[in-house]
Amino acid sequence: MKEKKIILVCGPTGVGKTGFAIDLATRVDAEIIGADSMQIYRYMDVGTAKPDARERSMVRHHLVDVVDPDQDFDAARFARMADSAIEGLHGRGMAAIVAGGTGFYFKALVHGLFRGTQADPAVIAALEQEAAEGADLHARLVAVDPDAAAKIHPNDLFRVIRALEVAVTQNTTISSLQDAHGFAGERYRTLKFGLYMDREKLYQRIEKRVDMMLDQGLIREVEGLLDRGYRSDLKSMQSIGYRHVCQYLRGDTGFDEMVALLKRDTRRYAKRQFTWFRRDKGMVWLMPQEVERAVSLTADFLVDRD
RNA sequence: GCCCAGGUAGCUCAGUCGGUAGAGCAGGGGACUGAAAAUCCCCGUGUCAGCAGUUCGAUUCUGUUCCUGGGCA
Repeated sequence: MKEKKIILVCGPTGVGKTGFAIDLATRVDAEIIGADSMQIYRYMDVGTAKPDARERSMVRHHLVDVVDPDQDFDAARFARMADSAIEGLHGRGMAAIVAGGTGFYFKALVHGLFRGTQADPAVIAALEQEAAEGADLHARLVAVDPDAAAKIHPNDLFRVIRALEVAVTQNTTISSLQDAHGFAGERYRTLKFGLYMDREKLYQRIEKRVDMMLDQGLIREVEGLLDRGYRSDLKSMQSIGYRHVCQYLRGDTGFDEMVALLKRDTRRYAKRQFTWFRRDKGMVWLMPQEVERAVSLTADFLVDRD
C-alpha cells in the first residue's frame, strides 16, 4: 500500500505563509489546504488575513470558507475534511500542501485524536455554569481522574472541564484515552516546513499588518457580521481582531487602545505559535524567501516512492 | 540667566529613617488529545544620570556637572 504524503507549511502569523505556500504550490504542482482555525469561517476575511481572490486564483485553496461563524467546528472535523481533500488531490495526481498556523490542527491531521468522542456541548455548558457558581471542578477531577488532574493546572478551566466531561459522558477517563493513543501513529508521511524570521522584524510586520487590516475595513467587516446576527460571544467572534473590534464598537475601549491591544495580542499569539512549532522535532526551518530550497526538498520528498 | 520639580528595569513609577532595590505594563520561556487566533503556567541585577565629598559602607546625605519638564525673567 502506497503511503500518503503531505507537505506542511507552518509558522507564526505574519511570517508570510500564504505567499510561500503559493509559490511552492505553483512550483511543485500542488494545491493548498488551509490549516487555520479562523480562515475556515465565511465572511471573516480581513481579520483572518485570508488569501485574496488573486491568490486563490493562482492556486486552489481548500478548507477556507467552509463554515459559517456560528457553526461548531473543531480539530477532528478539520482532520476529516483535510483527509478527503488530500485524497481528492492525490486522486488527481496533485500534491497536497497543508499550510496554516493552527498547530493543533496539524497534530490532529498527522496523528489523529484519541477517539470518536465529540465534546458534548450541553455537559460542558453545565460544568461551566457550576464553575461560575464557585464549584471546585479540579477537586472533582482529582476524585474521578487523578492522572488527568495531576497534569492539568487547576486554573486551566478549559481542560478541567473537558476532562470531567469525558469522565461523565463516557465509561472511561481522558487520561486513559490519552495514554492509549499517545499521538504515536503517523497517518501520513510528512515533510514539514517551519517558517521563521527575526522576532523584531516579525513584530514590525505584525503591527503594520494590523494597521493595514484597519485600512482595509476590519471594523466594517465586524459590523457586517454583527448585522448579520453573528453575536460577539461566538467562538469565532472571540478570536483576535474580532473580539477587539467588538469591544471597541461596544464602547469598552477607545480606538487607540483597541489598536494597541490588538497588536499586542497578535504578537503574543505569534509567540505561542513559535512555542508550538519549535517543539516539533521534524521541522525544517526556513526563512520565507527560501522557497527554492523548499522546492528541491519537496521534489525529493515526492519522488521517493515506497 | 534665576527658581522649582525630576533623572531608578524596554516604558510608567514606587522605595531604601545610609547596609547595592520592586510593582504594573511591555517582553521572554513553557504546556496543549474534538472551542486551539482558545485556555493556562513560570520568569524582574538594573553603572538606582556623571564626578567628587562625608562615612566602615552612598542609589539614599552634601557639593558640583550634565540632561528633561515647568515657572520667572
